[in-house]
Amino acid sequence: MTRARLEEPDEGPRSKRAAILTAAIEYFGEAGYEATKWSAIAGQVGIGQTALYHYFESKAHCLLTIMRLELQRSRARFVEATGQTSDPTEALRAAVRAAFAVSDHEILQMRILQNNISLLAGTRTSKREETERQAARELVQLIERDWVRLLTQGMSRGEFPVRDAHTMALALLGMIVSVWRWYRPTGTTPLAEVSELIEGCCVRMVTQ
Amino acid sequence: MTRARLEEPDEGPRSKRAAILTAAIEYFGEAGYEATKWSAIAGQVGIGQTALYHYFESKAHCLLTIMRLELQRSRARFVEATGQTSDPTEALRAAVRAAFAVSDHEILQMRILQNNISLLAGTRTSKREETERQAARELVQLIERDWVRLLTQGMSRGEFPVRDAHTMALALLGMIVSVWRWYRPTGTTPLAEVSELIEGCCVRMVTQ
DNA sequence: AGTCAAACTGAACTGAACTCAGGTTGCTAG
DNA sequence: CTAGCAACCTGAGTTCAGTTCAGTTTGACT
Repeated sequence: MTRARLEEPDEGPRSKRAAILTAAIEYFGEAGYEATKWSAIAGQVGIGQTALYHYFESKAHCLLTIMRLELQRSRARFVEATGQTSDPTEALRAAVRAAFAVSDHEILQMRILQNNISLLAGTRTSKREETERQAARELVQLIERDWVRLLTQGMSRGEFPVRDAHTMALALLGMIVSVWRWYRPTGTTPLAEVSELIEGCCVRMVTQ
Repeated sequence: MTRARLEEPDEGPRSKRAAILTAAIEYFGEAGYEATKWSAIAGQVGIGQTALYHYFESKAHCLLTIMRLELQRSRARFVEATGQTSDPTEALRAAVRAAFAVSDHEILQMRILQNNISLLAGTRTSKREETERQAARELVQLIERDWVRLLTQGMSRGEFPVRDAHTMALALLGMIVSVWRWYRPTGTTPLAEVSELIEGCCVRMVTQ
């Protein structure tokens, strides 16, 4: 498996790529990918519909890019947060806290990621889409491995009872990311509260 | 809030409605909703594409019907499983076991439900679609309330430490249903094993 | 045998994603 | 300064899956 080293294309000074991504995150996140018209994003950015194809091969290519960027960001945060300590329980707590230390814009990206994650399953017909898809899939696998390693270390040190680390990791991840399906910044429960509650759940799940 | 009493339409002896639903579950579940062509389902059933519109107003209407049926089924199983006992911990265990006591075909339906749950958010423009959507949304809320009640009872009896029951319920549900995103009957981990592991996780999360 | 609703069909329509064949803009090298 | 050229953009046209239309067939029941 070769590591896909995707660097962001060099952006000229006139480039609207960042503006398109921002608008797309807004629309895809609020209204949903299928429900938003590609042309609406062009309108928001202030360019014609066809100009979008200068930056992205397709609507799906834009979506996959957003998803890949979010996966990169959230993996980086995980690595950064868990690298601070060698105590497995503390690392677990730090990982959960890192998962919920996000801006409103990043919440939208997590939501987009969750709502369209099944897109990563099937092969894409166009080249650049497929590249993004594979990069995203690899990141998903890396993130899963990161969590498995976290659990395995805790188990081998005797801090966590020994269980199927892989299934446990998927269960933890599943619980954490499921929050983005229902959480809204405008809702009644503040995110800090959700974060604390989930942190406790994760710890009890794993350590008892 | 009026309870939507959706009865299935009386099916004549020549009706292909059931066959269409079966084929749609197969296709939507295996390939994904967006990736399957509506006409492919007509082909599978052995009718012309336009005949589909005798049974469903649209492709989305068919999807929403599948989702609503699955929500009805899984709620009925929950109610049946948790009604057997008055011990909260045992009820919790029974609920988790019921969630994983499913056939291969029901696994597909759960997957379809999870992958397209965001469809329940926005209003639909056509009448029958909107009816199905609202029925499905109500079922989701009922299921959430069922779980909240389960937790609240355990807390008030002193079996579960008192925490935010609503957020806890969403966390439990999120963990359970997240399994259908990755589980495949052909995979290495048997479902019974997953079920046991998740059951333990839920109990530790809630009771400690 | 005639009636009626359920079940179905081929041809035409719609709209959003996308392609094509160029046109404009502004930086850079000479 | 201006010529070249790559980045950036556009209006007109194409495609294709989903859908509508205007009927036709089927078979249960008087």
